[in-house]
Amino acid sequence: MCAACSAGAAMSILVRHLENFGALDDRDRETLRRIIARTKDLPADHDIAREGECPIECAVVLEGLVARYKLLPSGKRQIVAFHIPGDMIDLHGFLLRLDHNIGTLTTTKLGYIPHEALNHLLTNWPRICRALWRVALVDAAIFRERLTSIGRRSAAERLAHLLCELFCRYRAVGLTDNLALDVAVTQAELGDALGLSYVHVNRLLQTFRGEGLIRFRGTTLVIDDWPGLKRRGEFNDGYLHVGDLTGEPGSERS
Amino acid sequence: MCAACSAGAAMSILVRHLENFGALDDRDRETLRRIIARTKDLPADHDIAREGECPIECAVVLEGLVARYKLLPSGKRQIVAFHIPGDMIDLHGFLLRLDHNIGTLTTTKLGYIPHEALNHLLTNWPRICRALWRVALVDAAIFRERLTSIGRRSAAERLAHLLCELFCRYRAVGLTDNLALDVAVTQAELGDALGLSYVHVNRLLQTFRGEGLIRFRGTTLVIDDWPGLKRRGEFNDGYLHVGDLTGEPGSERS
DNA sequence: CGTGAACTTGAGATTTCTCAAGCGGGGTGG
DNA sequence: CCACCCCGCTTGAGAAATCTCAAGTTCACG
Repeated sequence: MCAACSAGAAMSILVRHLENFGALDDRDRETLRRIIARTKDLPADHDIAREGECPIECAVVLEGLVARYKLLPSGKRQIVAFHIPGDMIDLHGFLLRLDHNIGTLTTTKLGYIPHEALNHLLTNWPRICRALWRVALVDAAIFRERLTSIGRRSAAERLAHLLCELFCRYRAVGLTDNLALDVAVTQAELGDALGLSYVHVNRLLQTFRGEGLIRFRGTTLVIDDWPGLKRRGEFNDGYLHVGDLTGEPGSERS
Repeated sequence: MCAACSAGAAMSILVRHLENFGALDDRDRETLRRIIARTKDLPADHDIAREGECPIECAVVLEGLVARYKLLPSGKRQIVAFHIPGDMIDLHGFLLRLDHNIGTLTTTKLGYIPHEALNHLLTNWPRICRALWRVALVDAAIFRERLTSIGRRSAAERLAHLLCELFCRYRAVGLTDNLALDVAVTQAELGDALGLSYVHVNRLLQTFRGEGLIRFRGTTLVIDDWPGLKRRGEFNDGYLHVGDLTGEPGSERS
């Protein structure tokens, strides 16, 4: 695949992501494809931004997997968010200093959006702006859902729930192959995201395999029983708001 | 106290809150004091908005305590956020349906801001707009901090950390009396916020009391050893971005 | 081949939960 | 005005979930 084609395909993932959050027309799409000023390839386990910094650029994950995480004095790590291709990082972070780290989990291709371009988008492209707002709100919803998972669901439910969420998010940007997705996430990373030890994650995954719910083929996760996995994780995709584009506010049911 | 005076005092808490997030001038302050169209008094344990709704107004907590929470099929509850006086609820929620409930924990006075007024603020009052952005970012930071608390800190650390956070947030809006604050939160609610059973919360609070860290005088929490409590909760107030209230709180802002 | 990272397995330790029962004070109906 | 009742707090004890430590295996990669 030639570099230009690859880059083109990579850019369009941002469009695919945003189209889940509001209708865009051809001019919107074209604008978005041009918005990424430059790209950068990063190795795995490489920090993109560190605590205390004040990032001045907005990045988009084009390929790979990125995590926001906090490190505790004890050395423990909490992954507070995964960013998959299409996700934007630090949309408005320039107003405050970062209180956590952002780093790659796998080799990753990042696209950078200059802040002026972003501001231009927000003031002159209402449909895109609206979609960006929705993205921000859904990000918050994902946080709340993870919080209740960790707080009130059992380890097995948590894990199943996270796998369901990842599947839905990958599917929303067209990165699933039927019921398979290539999430190159380690068991330790799953543990760090769920507040579990990696040993326990390992055992739970084996249980799920034994129950015929999922399977790993290398780094790709194969979901063998999607309804079963959803049930196991009490998963309801409503909070992701994928594909429920309500029209103008006010057109809601009561 | 006359109703007008009480209302005036109540309105100004929004100003006090926002001033923590950016300098405001007299015109900004005056605008904010007028922004609340009407107020409403609610009893304890009363839902303000429910899952599936699409709130069309923005509310400000003037007095009392409000929580956002999720209910699981098992009947368990996770409180994902506390809103104390000065906090805004549903700042931009009108773009999406609610994926959780919002309800009072105590008797509460709410102020409502019409959406037109809010939009006017966002487009015509840059300093206020900036402060509102910062508030939204700090809310997100609070979520991340709670997530890592629940995920990776011990029960005692979590609880101490939450108490520290509440103290700092109350202090930021001038609702502390030296090292005492009136948070009328039950032990069960603390448990629901921290992913713990109320029995365990009870035991931890007793431990803290035994260690001379805190004390309850009715519904008011008295912090007897602030440095000790911070240490117990690995608390660092950086994520709250509340000016430089970092020093010893013995010297209250006047 | 050699090496390291990720995964796997076992077993005991620990934290936290659940169930169950008793206590206390403030509000309410008689 | 008093007794009662409910809600929130307290205490005890066994149970369950999850962790930690430790060792072994596999596999991709240099």
